[in-house]
Amino acid sequence: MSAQITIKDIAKELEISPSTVSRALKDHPDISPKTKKAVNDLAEKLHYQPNSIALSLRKSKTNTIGIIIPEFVHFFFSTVISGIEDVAYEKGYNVIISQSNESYEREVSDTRSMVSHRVDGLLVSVSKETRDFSHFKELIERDIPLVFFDRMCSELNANSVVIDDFEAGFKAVEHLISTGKKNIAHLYGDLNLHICKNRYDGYRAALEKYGIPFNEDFAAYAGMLELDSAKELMNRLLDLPQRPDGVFAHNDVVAYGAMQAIKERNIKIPEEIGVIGFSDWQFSSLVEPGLSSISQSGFEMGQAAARMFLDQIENEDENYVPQTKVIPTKLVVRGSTVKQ
Amino acid sequence: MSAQITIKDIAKELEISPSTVSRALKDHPDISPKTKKAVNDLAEKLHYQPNSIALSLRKSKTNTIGIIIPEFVHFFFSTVISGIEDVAYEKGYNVIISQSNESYEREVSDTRSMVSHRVDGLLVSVSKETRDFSHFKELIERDIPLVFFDRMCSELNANSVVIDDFEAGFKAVEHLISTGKKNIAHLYGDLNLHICKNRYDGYRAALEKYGIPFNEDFAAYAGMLELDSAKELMNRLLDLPQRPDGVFAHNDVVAYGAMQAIKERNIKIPEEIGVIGFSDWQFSSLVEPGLSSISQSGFEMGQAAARMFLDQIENEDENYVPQTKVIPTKLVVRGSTVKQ
DNA sequence: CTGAAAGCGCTTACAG
DNA sequence: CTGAAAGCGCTTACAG
Repeated sequence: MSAQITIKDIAKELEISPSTVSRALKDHPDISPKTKKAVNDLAEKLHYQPNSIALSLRKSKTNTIGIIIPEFVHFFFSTVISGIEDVAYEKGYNVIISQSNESYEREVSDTRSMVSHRVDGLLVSVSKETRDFSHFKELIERDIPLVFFDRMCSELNANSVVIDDFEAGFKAVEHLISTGKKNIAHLYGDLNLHICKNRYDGYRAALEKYGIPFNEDFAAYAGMLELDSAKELMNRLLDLPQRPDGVFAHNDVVAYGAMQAIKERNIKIPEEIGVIGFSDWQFSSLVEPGLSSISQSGFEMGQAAARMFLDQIENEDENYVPQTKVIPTKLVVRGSTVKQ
Repeated sequence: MSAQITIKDIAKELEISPSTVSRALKDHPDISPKTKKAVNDLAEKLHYQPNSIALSLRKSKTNTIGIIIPEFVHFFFSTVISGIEDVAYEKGYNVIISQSNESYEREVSDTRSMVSHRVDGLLVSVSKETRDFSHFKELIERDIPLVFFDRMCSELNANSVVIDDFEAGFKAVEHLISTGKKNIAHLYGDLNLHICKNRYDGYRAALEKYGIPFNEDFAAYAGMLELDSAKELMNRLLDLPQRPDGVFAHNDVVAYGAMQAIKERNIKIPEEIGVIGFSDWQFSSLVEPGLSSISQSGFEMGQAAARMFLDQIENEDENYVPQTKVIPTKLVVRGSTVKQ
């Protein structure tokens, strides 16, 4: 990078001291109007831009929020980042982002790198590989503000912004039951992730509440976003002697994979089999029939996470007590569960 | 943020000088093995993390890439960022990202903020409001590496990574023509954006090449991602005395909106009207019929942009000549143009 | 009203 | 093999 104008350059040209330039630039009352004008005019002329790096070092404050997400290319995480950026920008914070690619090792190295960069705090959604949380524990021990969002860590007493996945899973299954379904399958995700485990538990609880016995054959592990493997999985369920009449999938892509398998056999949705997904992605309203889903606002979650970070920063209390915020979800009913 | 361990702390505890600690930490040959071991052991024990901010100031190099995009929540931009991050991470760069929200003013202020943060370079996709490019011109004048991606600025002689939107538009329309369509409508985007203008010009050129007269009624301005307004627009085209038998939309959401309008009138796709979109988003293969599209790899574009930046950084030449890289696109044929 | 000095955390040319 | 000094760009308590 070529030489940027510094306070020293301005001082030299005006034959005054850097201290005076610094003060003039920030409109310090001590400085004479004449000097102020001269400094500001020259600064403008030379396109002076203060060096935030120097400022950060001086103040031990970078005005930067570090974000670690599993992957950029999830629509949900894009909306979360957008929400974070929304409040960060307003408060004069920058965001520095990296993706763990769902790898534990990268998550650890990303965390170290953020600490090295002296971010003022970290907002993270945990990778699905992560089982050891000591890299986060260390942050807490060093009083580095940390907020988990969506994928939190229940072992640590830390800030988190989440949805109630249990309740949401429960709601989804209850909805299927309310449409008369009794043989309800659940295509679940990685149970190492609390969000998936809780959705699973919500499924079980809903069955129980309505006196529907749990059928082991109906609970099947589905990957993340693999349409084809979801389809294949659904095909196996359809081959069971007693096939399901309802499907709750842990995300919308998996749900849509299931729908495709069902449609290919000319089984009617929702009459013969009702399908509900999770997250309510962009395309869920576009497919046919429209996919019922549990909608969660990533934007709100991002805003809340950023605000929680700011709260902690501003709250200089020795004994800050970690918060947990639950963002409400909404059942969105479309043609895949109720004939439109 | 609580006190982080510094080199000074280690020096004090070991009763040696900070210089020696610094050297020991980087395995400088001058330092005795014994000192090295003592330093490294203590550093580990205290969880010493070098302060990158201090380093950046010292070296006038932040190892940070600034990214400015119009909006996070476009799938395409997520993939670009993912591509950038991919090569940046490998080379030890961090990315700092902000979104202009399609606002010229925010783009300008984002640019200033990035310069203040002394990013080593900027990767930007221009907001659709932007007509004045002097904030970017300034970067070039100051030799701050700058790479445009996707939405570039043709007035400036700057690095850019793009697709050939003209050729891609041409290909899309040629494909419709090859399926026997003759009355081809184009739902175009903001012509202030070169990408949209070029797609439009590609449309016109394809018509011309095949001797199809241009019908003004068939070229209509569609917004960005508004499904409903695209639908409404298509309805107007369907009400024309001579309705189109082919539609080329500047993005997939608009194309899908058109498809919905067509389907609601029970007009057959692709037999009566063929539809093709642009970008090939996640959902395009999921809708019914599958939406034909022009696929462009955002990931590749991101990688290329990051590499171009690195090239410029490494190339210390006084007279660096800006590069332009064109990422190939692919016509993806699905059921919306050819009966499957 | 202005300036010299110290310091944020680091590195490195220079000296011993 | 080790240390003191200077400097990256800034701010601010202290002195005048």
